[in-house]
Parts: sequence; structure tokens; C-alpha cells
Amino acid sequence: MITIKEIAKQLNMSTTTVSNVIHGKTSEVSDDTKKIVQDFLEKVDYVPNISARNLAQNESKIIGLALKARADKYENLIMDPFVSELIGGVEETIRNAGYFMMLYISSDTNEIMRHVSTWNVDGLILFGMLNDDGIRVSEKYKKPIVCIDTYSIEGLKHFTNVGLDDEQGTYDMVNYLISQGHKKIAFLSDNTNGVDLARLNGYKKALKDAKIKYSPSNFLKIRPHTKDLPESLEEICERSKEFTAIMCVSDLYAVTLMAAFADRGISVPDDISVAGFDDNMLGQLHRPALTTVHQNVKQKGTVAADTLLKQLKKIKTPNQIVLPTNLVIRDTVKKI
Amino acid sequence: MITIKEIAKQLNMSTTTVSNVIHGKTSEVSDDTKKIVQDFLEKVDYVPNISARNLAQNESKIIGLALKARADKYENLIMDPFVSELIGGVEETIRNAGYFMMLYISSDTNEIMRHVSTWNVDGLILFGMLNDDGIRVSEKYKKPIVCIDTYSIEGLKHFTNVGLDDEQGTYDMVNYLISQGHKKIAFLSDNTNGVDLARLNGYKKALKDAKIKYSPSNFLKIRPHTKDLPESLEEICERSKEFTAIMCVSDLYAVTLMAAFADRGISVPDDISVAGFDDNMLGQLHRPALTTVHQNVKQKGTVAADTLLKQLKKIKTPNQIVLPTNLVIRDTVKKI
DNA sequence: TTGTAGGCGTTATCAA
DNA sequence: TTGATAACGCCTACAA
Repeated sequence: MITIKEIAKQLNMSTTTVSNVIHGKTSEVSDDTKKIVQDFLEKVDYVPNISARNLAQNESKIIGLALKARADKYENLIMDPFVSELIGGVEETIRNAGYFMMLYISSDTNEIMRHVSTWNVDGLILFGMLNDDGIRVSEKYKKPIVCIDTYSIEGLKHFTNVGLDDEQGTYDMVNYLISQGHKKIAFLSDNTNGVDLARLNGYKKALKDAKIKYSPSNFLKIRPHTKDLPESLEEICERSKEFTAIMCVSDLYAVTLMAAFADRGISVPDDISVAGFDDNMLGQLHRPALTTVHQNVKQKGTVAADTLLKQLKKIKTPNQIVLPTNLVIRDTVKKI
Repeated sequence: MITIKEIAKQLNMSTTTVSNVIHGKTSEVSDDTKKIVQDFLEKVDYVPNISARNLAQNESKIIGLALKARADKYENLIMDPFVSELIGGVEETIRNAGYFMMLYISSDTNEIMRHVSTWNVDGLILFGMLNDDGIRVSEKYKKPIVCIDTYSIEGLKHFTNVGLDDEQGTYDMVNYLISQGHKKIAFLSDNTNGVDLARLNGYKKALKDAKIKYSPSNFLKIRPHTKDLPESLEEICERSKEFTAIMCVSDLYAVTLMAAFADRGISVPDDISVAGFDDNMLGQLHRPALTTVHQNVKQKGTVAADTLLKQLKKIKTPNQIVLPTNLVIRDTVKKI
């Protein structure tokens, strides 16, 4: 790999001049030398050494994407279609802006921080942080942070959040279920934190507005870890007889549930209605096609990255961005 | 961020000593000073500046994962469940070895090369390269390269390939279809290069061994790009009447096809049998569950990364690694 | 056992 | 318009 120093030597000029041409500081250099240098750069296929540049300018052109894995949930976080779509959106935006993305997956916040510090990452996108995780990070890391899907009022003082109107999403869907005549509606999720809690609240609100009583027994808990899944699905299918519709916190769970139903001869939507949340490939390819709450996941990623990029350019951004949802009525909910 | 120089100053010693302690060159330093330094490092939470280290040692501790996107195929490569599972395997292995992964997606080989050079990436994992793409890269890039799923005899002189016995996989499956009484078997794919060609060859071989004639009209071409997909699905469904079974080149296509069948009232496996290849979430969650050729995609990623890591340690590795496949018989193939 | 000094490739300051 | 030189943080050969 050829260096600026070497180029300067071969061209009988100083590194400064070469560097200036490279950076288009055209005012500083005569047209003649400019041309000479540019031709030479082209010829030798010069590529700068980023490490050296980082050291000299104290900026890395790296944006870190840190995914906090929940140890109990997936063996492999990235396999969640939601996560991979998100990464796709972030990666594309960062790349087009001339930055680089460093992906880091860990369940240990400290590990993430160490990683980010060694690389002197210019900005950080955080996903999967719970409650004050984000705040803890922002206290150590003094550069721009954008969180995705983090519910933390306190956090918004420290970082920007890109999220969804999760509550409104389930609220709308449960209202739709009610409009189709459903009264005994369960809510299925694996936890009641953050996003899941917001969706649960939307569900509860819709029930309340329709004067349907909510009971804790309406909450169906799925245990997604591979070894627990079959057993928890068995329980849920058993309990599903008490309901006419199930509002699932994600498409993945909705499709998983419908497969379990099919295995037991329970027919969707004839025996029971199912609604999802996300609108991803899984629900789109399912037959009957899943009625679900649409969100644009890729957009979530691009908006998060764009926002961070703006902050790096010192452009003011709102500290909370709420993306819309909308209902996608397909074939898994029956009018009763 | 505190530097070695600063630490040395505060401790009244030289940077060499501090550096030696950091690198565990314990023989070079007295136990007393070692302890002092270690305690101090702990206290100030020292994190090395990777750029500086890279510059000094001329190694980056980065492994590049370059995905060559085919412009015509996906808007977003990473959304392919195969790709995301692969990334998951690579990322995990690299991280556990103390390296860093830089993900780079592009359809332009030169762009990938430039990226890899600026970062002085220690090793490269390549996916999606066709024919001599990999060779072109290896001629410019003089460090270890591991390709995934690249079919290129010539290439094996230049790099290690981690692949699958794709031909055997479809061969086994088509034999199974034949054993179930099928004779009119189509093959569905979007191209006939690399992996797809190998799978097609396995299919042809099985037909030949069973003395069933292959005709080019047995090849059903799907056009996956969003705007073409519905039309190509319509054509395929129409043509499917000529066959009793369809061997699909991937689970994604098998599930996509079955959704199209369902929309037209064509029942799987009663009206037509379908087999896939990959064994991913899509086929597992489908009902009837997809009969498919299993491959361990995550393992593909981990093996590729492990192999590269070995090469970085100058450990010899075979220049071709072929992972096995096996049949997963589920419910989409009927005996006729 | 510890310290000094030079170099990695780039940028930036300031002088010529 | 161009060039010398120091600085970024770390590593290492060699000296003390």
C-alpha cells in the first residue's frame, strides 16, 4: 500500500501538497501540481490508511450499532427478521453517507462500552436497551447516541429515541377486533417491558374504552427459548379456548402460534382469530395471510442513522421521533 | 480517554513499562511495578486506542465480511433469512476470538476492495461472489481470504472455500421424490450459476439415474424482484399443472410458491408436492411443514470464520471445506 | 528492571 | 503556492 510520503517523494514535492490535493483544498495549490498529483493518485490507486487518519484527526468515521442481546431470548439475535431488517436500513444509510458501520452484539453493556471506546466510534445507535441501560451508556460516552425502541422518559434527556406509536398500534388493532364482534381477546407476549408494555397498554386501553373488563388471565405468556417453546405453546393452545381472538405482540409469535394451532386442528380464523404486529415476511407469506399492525422497520433503521448523522453535523434534531403504524387487514380475523 | 503516556507520567515511569504490563510481558517487569500499574489501569478504566495500535503494528484486528449484493435480487440483502443467519455465525465467532467484524455490502467489487484496503483488514470473508470475482479480489488483496458458497475450481488455488454438497442435497431429495412415485418433477430457481447450478445438477443427475428424461421446460424460473414477482408466480402456477412435484432451490422460494398456490386454491401436497432447500424458519413455521434439505447455515458462518482465524495464526487449513446436508422429511410431499 | 527514542501514515500549523 | 515539522497514541529495539 502506497503512502502519501512515498507519493510525495516520487513526485518531488511535500506531503502537505499531496494531502491538500487529496482533500480538494484546491485553493491552496496550483492547477498544474493538482493535475500531476491527481493523475498519479489515480495511477497508483492510492487508498488512505484510515487508522492514521483517525489518529491525526481524532475521529473514526465509524458509527457503532450495538445490539443488546437478551440472554434468555434467542441463540442468535440477528436471526430475528425484525433485527435483520433494522440492520439493513442502518447499514445502507451509514454506507451512503461515507461512514462505516461496526456491528456489535452483546448482553453486557460494559463490553459494548469498551468496544466503542477503543474504536473511538463517532456515534452510537443502540437497540435493545432496557430502562436506564441507555442512560448508563450515555453517561460514559459523550458523543451522539440514538436509541431505537427504548421506552425511558428519563432517557430522552440524554439521547434521541426513534420509536413507534406502539400503544396506538395495538389500540387500533384491538378496536378493529372489537368492531368484528370479539369480546374475549387475549394478549400474547413474552414480557411486559418497553415496547411490549406499550403494546399491552394499547390493548388494555382499547378494552377499557369498549367497557370490556381486563383480567390478568388475558395475558398469555410465551417462552420463546427453544427448549421451553413447545411446552409454553401447549399451555397457550389449551388456554386459547377461553378466547375468540388473540392479539400477538409480534408477527413472529403470531405465526408461531398459528403453526401450533394448525398442528392441533384449530383453524384460523374459523375457530379463533389472530392478529400480529410488525408486518414482516413471515406474516405476508402465511396463508391465511396475517392481519397485523404495519410498521416500517427498515425506515426505523434509516431514520435512526439519519438522525445520528445529522447530530454529527451539529444539526439539531428532535429528541423523540415517533413513527406511525397502520392496520393491515388480511385474513386471520373473522367477524363473529 | 486516558493514554499510556499520561499513565506513565502520573505513575512516574516510562511508557514502555506500562505497555509491557498491558501486554502481560510479565517477565520484563518486577512484581511490584506490575501490581501498581495494573491497579492504576483498573482504576482509570484504560482502553487502548485501536487506531494507534493498528498503525504501530500494522494489523487491524478487523475481519471484513463482504457481501456482494446482486442488484437485481433484493432491495435489502440482509433480509434474506439465509444471509442473516450466516452473519450471525460469523459475527459470534469473530467476536469470541477478540477480533472485530466489519460488515460491507456492495455490488461493486472495487468498492469492496477499497474499503478493505483503507481499513487494513486482517482477513476477508466473501459471500455472493460469482465465478472469478473471488480471484480478482485475491489478486489485489494479499491476506487470507475465505469464500462461502463459491463455485470456482480455479478459485481454490487462491482461497479457501466453505461450501455445501449442494449437488448431493438435491440429488437426495429428488431421489426421495421419485421414491414417492413422482416422475414429473420441476426445478424452480432464479438463475443457473454457482450454488443454484450445483443444485440443478443434482436434480438432473437424480432424474438421469432414474431414467427420467430432463427437458429444459422442467426449469421454472422465478423472478424475485418485487415488481416482477407476482407475474412470474402466475406463470409458474399455470405451468405447475404439468408436474406432480416441484423441487425449489430454497425454502424462501418454496414458501413463496406455496402461498401462491394457496391463493389459487391449489393444495399442497394433495394437488402438488413441494420440496425446499435450506431448512430455515420459514419452512419450519409453514403448515404443512416443509419437506426440505437441511443445511446448517450458522455453522457455515462459524466454520468460515474459524478457518480464517486459523489462517491468521498460520495454521494450515484445507482449501475446500464441504459441509454435509441431510433430508428433513415433513409434510409437503405426498406419495402418489 | 526500566527508560529513551524512533517510527507507523496522516493532518495541521506555521514559516518560507 | 509549497514545504518542514510536530502531533495523534502505541509499540519496540536498544540503551542504561
